[in-house]
Amino acid sequence: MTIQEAAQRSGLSAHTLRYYERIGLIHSVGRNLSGHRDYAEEDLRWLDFLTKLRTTGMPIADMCRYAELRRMGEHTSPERLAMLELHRERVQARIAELSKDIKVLDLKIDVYKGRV
Amino acid sequence: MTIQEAAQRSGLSAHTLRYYERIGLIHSVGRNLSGHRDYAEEDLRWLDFLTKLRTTGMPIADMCRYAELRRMGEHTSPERLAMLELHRERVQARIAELSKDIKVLDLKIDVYKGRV
DNA sequence: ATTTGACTTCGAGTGCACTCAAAGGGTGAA
DNA sequence: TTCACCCTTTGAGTGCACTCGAAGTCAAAT
Repeated sequence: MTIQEAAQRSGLSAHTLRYYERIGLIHSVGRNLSGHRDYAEEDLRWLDFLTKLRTTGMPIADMCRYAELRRMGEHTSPERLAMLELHRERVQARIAELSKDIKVLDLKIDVYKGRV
Repeated sequence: MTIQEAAQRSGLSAHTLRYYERIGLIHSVGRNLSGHRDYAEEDLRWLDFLTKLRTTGMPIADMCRYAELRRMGEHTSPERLAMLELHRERVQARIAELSKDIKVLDLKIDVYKGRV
């Protein structure tokens, strides 16, 4: 699969895919005879997971650490699990914060509506 | 109230308070005889509201627009209301997205746990 | 009187996460 | 074969939201 197809399917730009590879987030994407990137289905699954981490607010640096651990093999599972659990807590906290703050917005909106 | 006290109470840094004033987010903070900023209680309430907008992800540019409308007077209420309602929808959507994504994290965590 | 330290303005610097440009190579259609 | 258009790498540029530095002012303490 070409970089354009991978971009289409992952929702990331070709620029971003190259950038992710450069910083070590994606490792060893295959190359075809012309030296062009040739993405496999597994790369797409990994990209989808990376995207979940990003959209939930994990910093790139942490994602790099996670990717590095993954490359190091099975024995790093506990550390990866710990990272995910910590991240999960942060996402949960973020949801709680947004849920609290949206109430303030609702109140303010009610004030504006009451004024009309 | 000095800038340091306002910083303490608002949770923003003095640097950020000056920055907010410079870009028009806060208007006409009083000055004392020495020309130092002298924050009023009302400034604090406005800062708290601004902070809610920021932590819920409203871009600074939009906040500036809101602040500008507010300065323009009562007749801009409908537009301000519209901005808040749009923002509210975005926050709601963000909560929904995070709630969906956290399930993926939970699944992944379960996989890791099942492996141990 | 001098030192300390907080304040002022304004412009410049920082960190993050991309995003693009330049220079060059490969491939397929007209 | 020439054109268009994709790809490659590397380094530089962008946008956002701060964050800091420099130069100078001012007031209270020693």
